[in-house]
Amino acid sequence: MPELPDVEVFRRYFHSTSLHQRIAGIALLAHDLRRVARDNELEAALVGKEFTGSRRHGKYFFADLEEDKWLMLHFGMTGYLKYFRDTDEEPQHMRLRVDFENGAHLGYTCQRKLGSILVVENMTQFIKDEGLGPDALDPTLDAETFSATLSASRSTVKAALMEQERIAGIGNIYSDEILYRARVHPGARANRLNSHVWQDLFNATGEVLQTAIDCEVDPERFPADYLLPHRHKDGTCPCGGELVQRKISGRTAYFCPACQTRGVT
DNA sequence: ACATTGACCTGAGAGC
DNA sequence: TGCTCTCAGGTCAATG
Repeated sequence: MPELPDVEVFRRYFHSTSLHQRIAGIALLAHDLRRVARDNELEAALVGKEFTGSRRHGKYFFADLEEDKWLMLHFGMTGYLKYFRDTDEEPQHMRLRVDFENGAHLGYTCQRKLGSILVVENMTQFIKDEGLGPDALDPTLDAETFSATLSASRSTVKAALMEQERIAGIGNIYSDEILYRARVHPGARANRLNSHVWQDLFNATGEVLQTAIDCEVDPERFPADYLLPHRHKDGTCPCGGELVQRKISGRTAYFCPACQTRGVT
């Protein structure tokens, strides 16, 4: 689930629940995540401190600690956050629990263990080391940069949109929605699209991601003419046609062959 | 150098 | 019903 809009919703949830509460202890409940800090490193960074803010770059979430340190969480395919007080509210598959002095807890959950928990000393450097491109919603990202970065790919436009090294934050679901809104075929070659198409893809990217955040990624709240609420087996395009489900660049793509004709040769 | 594939891990849901 | 199989929204190493 967690692409840029999902992580942004998690961040806001974190921001409204978990700031400025002294951390009494932590429990690291799984040590076989994709990447995970050592227990003592987490303890040293967190215990006795409090969270003072929150940030996001692409699909990466950063909880500000005091003293220029960050708790970095990546959610893989199945992660989310849950703030709770009573044990019976404890989420399933919790991998990290932060215990606050006030008796509340913050749980990091990740069923499939494809997420990461790290302590980061220098956020800017970390993002650079990870090789991440600019955040897809970075207000300083312009259409020219977007287009130049993505059109350099010889892959499909869908794969290019999902490359975190080019633009950070877009995954399988939202690449489908962006392509749908811009009426571009997901299998089109990125380096064959003209500047008109790139301009539309750029606009669609901002629009789709912002709309998803505004809807708090609840499919029921998405505009009726979005693909997402119909993005399932035997789904019907808002145009009335049948959606096609096909593997494109190794990922399951949903698209409407009637609407998405741009880039098809 | 770059693009694509398969592996990683677990559980839900499809299909028999 | 119950068992097996396939697949899932992310990344990364290995392969072509």
